[in-house]
Amino acid sequence: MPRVSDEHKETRRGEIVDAARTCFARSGFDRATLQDIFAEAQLSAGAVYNYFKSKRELILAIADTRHEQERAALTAEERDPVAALKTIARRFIEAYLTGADTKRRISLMTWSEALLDDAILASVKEGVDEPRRVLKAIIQNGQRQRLLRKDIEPAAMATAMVAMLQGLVLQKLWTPSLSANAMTETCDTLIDGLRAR
Amino acid sequence: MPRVSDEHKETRRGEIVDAARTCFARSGFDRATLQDIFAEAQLSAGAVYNYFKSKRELILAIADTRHEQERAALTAEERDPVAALKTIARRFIEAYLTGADTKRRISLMTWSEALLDDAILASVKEGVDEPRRVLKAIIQNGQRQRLLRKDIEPAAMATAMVAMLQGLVLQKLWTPSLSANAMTETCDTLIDGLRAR
Amino acid sequence: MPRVSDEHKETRRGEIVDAARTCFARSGFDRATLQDIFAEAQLSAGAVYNYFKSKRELILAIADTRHEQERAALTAEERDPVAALKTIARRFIEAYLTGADTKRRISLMTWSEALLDDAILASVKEGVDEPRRVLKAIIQNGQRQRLLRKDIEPAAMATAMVAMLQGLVLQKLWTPSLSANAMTETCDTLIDGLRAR
Amino acid sequence: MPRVSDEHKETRRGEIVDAARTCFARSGFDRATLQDIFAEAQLSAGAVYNYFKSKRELILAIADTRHEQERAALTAEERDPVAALKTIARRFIEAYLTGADTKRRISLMTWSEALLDDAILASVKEGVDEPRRVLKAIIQNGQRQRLLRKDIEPAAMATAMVAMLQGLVLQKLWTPSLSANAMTETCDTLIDGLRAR
DNA sequence: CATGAATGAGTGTTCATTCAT
DNA sequence: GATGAATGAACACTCATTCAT
Repeated sequence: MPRVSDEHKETRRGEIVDAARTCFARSGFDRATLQDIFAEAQLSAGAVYNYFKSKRELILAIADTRHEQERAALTAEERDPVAALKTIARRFIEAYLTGADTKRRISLMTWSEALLDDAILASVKEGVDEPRRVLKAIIQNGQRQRLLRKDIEPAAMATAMVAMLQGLVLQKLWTPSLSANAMTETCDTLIDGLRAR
Repeated sequence: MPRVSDEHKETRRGEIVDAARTCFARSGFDRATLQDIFAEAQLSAGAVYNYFKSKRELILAIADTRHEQERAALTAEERDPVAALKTIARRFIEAYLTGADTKRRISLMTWSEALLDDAILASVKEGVDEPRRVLKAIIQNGQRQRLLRKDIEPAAMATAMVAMLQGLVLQKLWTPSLSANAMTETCDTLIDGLRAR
Repeated sequence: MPRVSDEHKETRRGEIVDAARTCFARSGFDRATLQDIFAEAQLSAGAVYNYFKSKRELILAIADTRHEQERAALTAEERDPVAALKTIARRFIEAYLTGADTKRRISLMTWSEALLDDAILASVKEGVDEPRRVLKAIIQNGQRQRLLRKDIEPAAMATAMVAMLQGLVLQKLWTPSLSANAMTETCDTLIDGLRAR
Repeated sequence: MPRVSDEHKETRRGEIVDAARTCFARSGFDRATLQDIFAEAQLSAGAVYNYFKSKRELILAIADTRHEQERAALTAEERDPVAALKTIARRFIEAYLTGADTKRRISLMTWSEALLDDAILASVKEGVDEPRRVLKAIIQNGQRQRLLRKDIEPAAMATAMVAMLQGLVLQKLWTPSLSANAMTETCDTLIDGLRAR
């Protein structure tokens, strides 16, 4: 019975988070009302409050799931540094530049919300710091293997790559017709430019 | 205080926009209240409403000045394509990765707000489309001159560069210690990678 | 206070309308504030807004109940035309020229408000058109039966009678001492004057 | 110079009152703003405030001119009582049931406003009391001359007649197509009904 | 006298949150 | 747990009025 109950609770929680994501993506964290979310989840106010004790907690829950996804997309294991960098870019692009706008809208809104809420800022930073470390390590390794140019500053290049990938999320929002394939190829081209000659 | 010169009115307007920018950068478009802005501008409600007829107009005014700046920063004239690209990157970085956080915060908030307001979206798009066209033209020109690699898709590369530069605004927000110089050099490195061999 | 019966909701709604009527009668539609109404109803702002979604809806609700009453007061079934006309007049006078000023004040305010709000105008017109039709039919019938003078234009006389009855509401407001009985008798006299000789 | 100046002041005052009447008739006393009136009069706020020291004074000025007109329309000298009554009715109908709605709208709005402002109420009462006295005297005189029925209570009949005439203002507002001629004839018919047989 | 920018108390309305049932 | 009516502080915005020029 506890198991079943817990399962049920987990399901409920997930439904609420999904409803909240839908509403937040549509109207923004501030403009979406809890009433909207109650309606979307087909649940009463009290029911939702049994799972999340404030609107902020709901926002945090969404920011956290988002950062988990981003972190996952920006990680890779590969022997060849150039291939590893390309794989990371491809994965991120597949995850974030395809499908419905919802995840891109939530990403941007979360980044913006991070300016006003330290807990969200921490979550966003976490989602960015690990990929940055991974990329930096790959680049350093590549330089040690003499496969990448020596004049690259690994940390700065890692930052530039994360910047470009996150920046692509913005571009896709401004220009929905943007092709994920074209961007993957362009990333490959840029990464190829880092090879030692 | 009648028969005030147009000059004075322009000044007043500017003061109000500045106060609004300060408040919005601090608390966000939604959470900053007009009362905050009245206090920051040391003006009464009615005085502000003589210049802007709603909170939204104030937000639009700020979004518009922001986009003017961004567009200015992303434009360049130069004979050599590689030099031109580097100049654009350097200028943008100088404009957006140095100085107080305010402009970066406003940028990110405006991008987010664009998801909810078509007028702001139009302003943001305008601020991005022209630079994209300029970058594309430079790249095409460079390919015609055989100075840049043939396997580059100009439009996609232009988008990638804008993405990276806007993405750097985010990185600087997450990591205030980020060095503008290091990023300029890294951009130079990436751009060098586009040269025809 | 959940799972409240529909009955309770209807009661609540009625309480709010009553409070609103009191406040509007006292201060007018524009000068009565919703805060006044909240206080009079001993309810919070939100509670009232659960039943009426704007001040205008509250005004409309009151205009509508008023027009129902007026329509009811101006309708009659009777075989003899002269008796029927007298009955209608008597009923209206009993309903509108006796008791507290509230209903008269609300009537006048509603008539005035109808100049500015088409929904209220429609409600007022409805409350007047049916009685006018009824009176006209009675007069036509009386003429056919040769009980009423032939030189009466039925529609115009119906209008004149409605005018006089509504005009009495004004007179009672200017002169609270006005006697309902005296007015009933005077109406009878006027109606008697319509008999065929 | 004083004469000229006074004349000019009187002209200005009249212009302002006209502008105010236009705005009030259009939007009501409460909803018309002084800004509307400044614009309609093509005058600045300060200019208007030199002639009227508050919005209420402007409303009072309009209520007063209205009541003068009404009083004038409801007065008559004639030897024959029946003819006198008919003349009064005809004059009032000519004055109030013809031409643009403005005067009718102002009348109704003033009546309503009188519920909230004792000075306006006094003005309205004055405009009604004198006609009532005049009508009463005519009726009493007619009874003495044995030209009118004995069973008429003069004061009540006078009230009924004023009620009907003011009520016609309402009817014309609800039904703009209402014919002044038809109403004049109907009034004549009703008055004829008062003759002694 | 005239101007019109400035004032600021006051308005209708919203919405996260609570809690009696 | 679930319900949803109720709360009430807070918000954007209005407008009669003032007064320095």
